[in-house]
Amino acid sequence: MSGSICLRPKEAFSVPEIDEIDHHVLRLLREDGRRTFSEMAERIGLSVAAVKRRVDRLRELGVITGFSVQIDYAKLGWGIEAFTELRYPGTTPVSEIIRTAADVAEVQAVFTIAGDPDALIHVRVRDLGHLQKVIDRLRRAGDVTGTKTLLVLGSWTRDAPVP
Amino acid sequence: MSGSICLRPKEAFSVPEIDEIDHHVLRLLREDGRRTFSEMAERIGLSVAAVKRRVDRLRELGVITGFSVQIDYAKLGWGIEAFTELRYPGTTPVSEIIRTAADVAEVQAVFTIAGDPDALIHVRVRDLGHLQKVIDRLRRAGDVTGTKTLLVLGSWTRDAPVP
DNA sequence: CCTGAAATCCCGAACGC
DNA sequence: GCGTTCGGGATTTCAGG
Repeated sequence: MSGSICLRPKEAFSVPEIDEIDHHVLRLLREDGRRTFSEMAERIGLSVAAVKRRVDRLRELGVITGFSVQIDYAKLGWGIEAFTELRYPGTTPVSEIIRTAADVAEVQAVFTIAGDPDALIHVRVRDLGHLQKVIDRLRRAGDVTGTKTLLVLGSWTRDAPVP
Repeated sequence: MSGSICLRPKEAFSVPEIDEIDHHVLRLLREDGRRTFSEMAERIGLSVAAVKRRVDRLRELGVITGFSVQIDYAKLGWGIEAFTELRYPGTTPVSEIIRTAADVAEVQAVFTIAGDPDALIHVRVRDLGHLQKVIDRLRRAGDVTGTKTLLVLGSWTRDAPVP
């Protein structure tokens, strides 16, 4: 299994020593994660070395956990996106919920929830037949007592760069 | 408003000419979006120029829509994450649903849904009082007929790099 | 915490296969 | 489609304020 289980609170309180410049760096990297240090230095009005040190420090603090590419999965043939709400018996531990769902390759993210439902699963599949297979696997994986699937028609994400 | 509205189908059918090497490039960039072309070239067994051409082409095809940084928002003091299901009257157009929700700064993503509910909103807030304000704003923004909020206790994301 | 400079490495374009 | 070459630019490190 790739990825990592991380239950909040990762950090009970926020890291104190994050200033405005750090937020500026983060904003620039959210817009484009491959921005060069030189370009950021120019925009911020700082030297290249200073910007690099900010980014290094944000990684060490765990504020920046990584960098990744944004992909249009529909263009790769994975055109269907859905959220499946899962309900479990009260005896099921959270760690098992995450493990069983994460074992399904089509699962992109697992959110454990306070209340009802117990978990919200983000899945990406090729077509509706594929979706049904994935839901069936989720139902059988743990001792699921009920599911409800929300089929995504469209989506908007903040700061998704427009090509 | 930052970001972009994108309703599926972005592409009714998948781009045909994506081969195994392209998938390898995408996998490497998902793991680390700031990988250099040289490092990818070495891993794949191709020249640097060839890898760069692959990435350029994937961007032109719209498969790669951008790059971004992964942030632990809890460390920045935004420790609460939730999904809010919204219900609208049948007369509300989808575009207005997205617009009203996206105007709220705390909204990270909006998913329009086939069936019930009509939309699923991913929000990030500082604390529970903040969450209540955001939900109130969502209720008043459009002509919302009902909401249900799922409070996230923990999350797992595929390919989230562990530091 | 910053700047500036030097060595190293990478990018990007051009050319030929 | 691929590789090679090469000049300009970026990264990284380190001395010094």
